[in-house]
Amino acid sequence: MSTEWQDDLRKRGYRLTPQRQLVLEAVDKLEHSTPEDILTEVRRTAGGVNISTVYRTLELLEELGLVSHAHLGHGAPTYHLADRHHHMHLVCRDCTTVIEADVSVASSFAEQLRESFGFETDVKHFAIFGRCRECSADRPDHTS
Amino acid sequence: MSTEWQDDLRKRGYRLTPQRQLVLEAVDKLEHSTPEDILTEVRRTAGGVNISTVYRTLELLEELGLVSHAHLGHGAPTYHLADRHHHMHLVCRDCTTVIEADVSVASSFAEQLRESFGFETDVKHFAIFGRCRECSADRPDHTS
DNA sequence: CTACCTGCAAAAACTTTGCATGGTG
DNA sequence: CACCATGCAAAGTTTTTGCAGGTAG
Repeated sequence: MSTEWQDDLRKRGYRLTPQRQLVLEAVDKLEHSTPEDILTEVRRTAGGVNISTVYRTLELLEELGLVSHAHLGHGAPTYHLADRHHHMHLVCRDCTTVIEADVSVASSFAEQLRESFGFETDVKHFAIFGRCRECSADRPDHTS
Repeated sequence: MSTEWQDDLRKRGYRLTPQRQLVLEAVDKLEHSTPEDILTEVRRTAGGVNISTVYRTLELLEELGLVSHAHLGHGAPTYHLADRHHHMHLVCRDCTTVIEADVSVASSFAEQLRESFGFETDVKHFAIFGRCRECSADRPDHTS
């Protein structure tokens, strides 16, 4: 059987390869994975796959609208399926924990930015930085 | 004369060097500057300064609470004086314009995150991603 | 003078690119 | 069987680190 995205891929003149299927499966399975993470997962099935193929494939899958990436910190971006993953990320600066929050908690914030600046917010692309409950309790003052 | 930060520096066992003064002055003057920008500015006065000194100095000045950095996009972080710069950044994904907005527009959002997750938000550290008024008008649909 | 700081060079982390081979359609 | 995609190697970008000499206090 042919899935919708595979048809779409071919319709646009791209080819369906094992590498592209494996990268998509890895993104699906891992969630919040870096290119390096994805490579490691893909290699469990196909040992010879190269990191450059992962980068090229992620770019392609993003262009097709199948995956998206987010920036959760200073390091590599993380990739996820585009149609799942409707949440924003709260990243703790101390313990680097990532809390996933439904985007609905930002809806009135986004509405405010729309009114004030005409700005259409995508709250998922960059993480929201701060301190989680535990770290706030541990060290109440931020500059201690 | 000795400023407060210079005393604080010495009090903690660090030394006051020309490089450290120049980096701080450059951060003050430039605003939203990358390490590379800062190096260029510093070298106008002191030609021999090395990029590694800039990185080390920025880290130190941040530890002292004099400067902070923010992530405005996928590239290098930008540095600014910690006690100025009380605004968040709205970055347009299409034209890469940066709108500066007072943090007060996020206060009820931050309050919501505090109630729901016990999360203390620093809305300045990562930019808010989206599309500015002009780019939203140009291409109403986001995936066109 | 002594320990911290700097410049330099090398390395590390992350990403992109050129090219010849290989596999999809 | 034409052409796209891949693997490999090399290079580009940004940041970090080791070390020997220099300088602040």
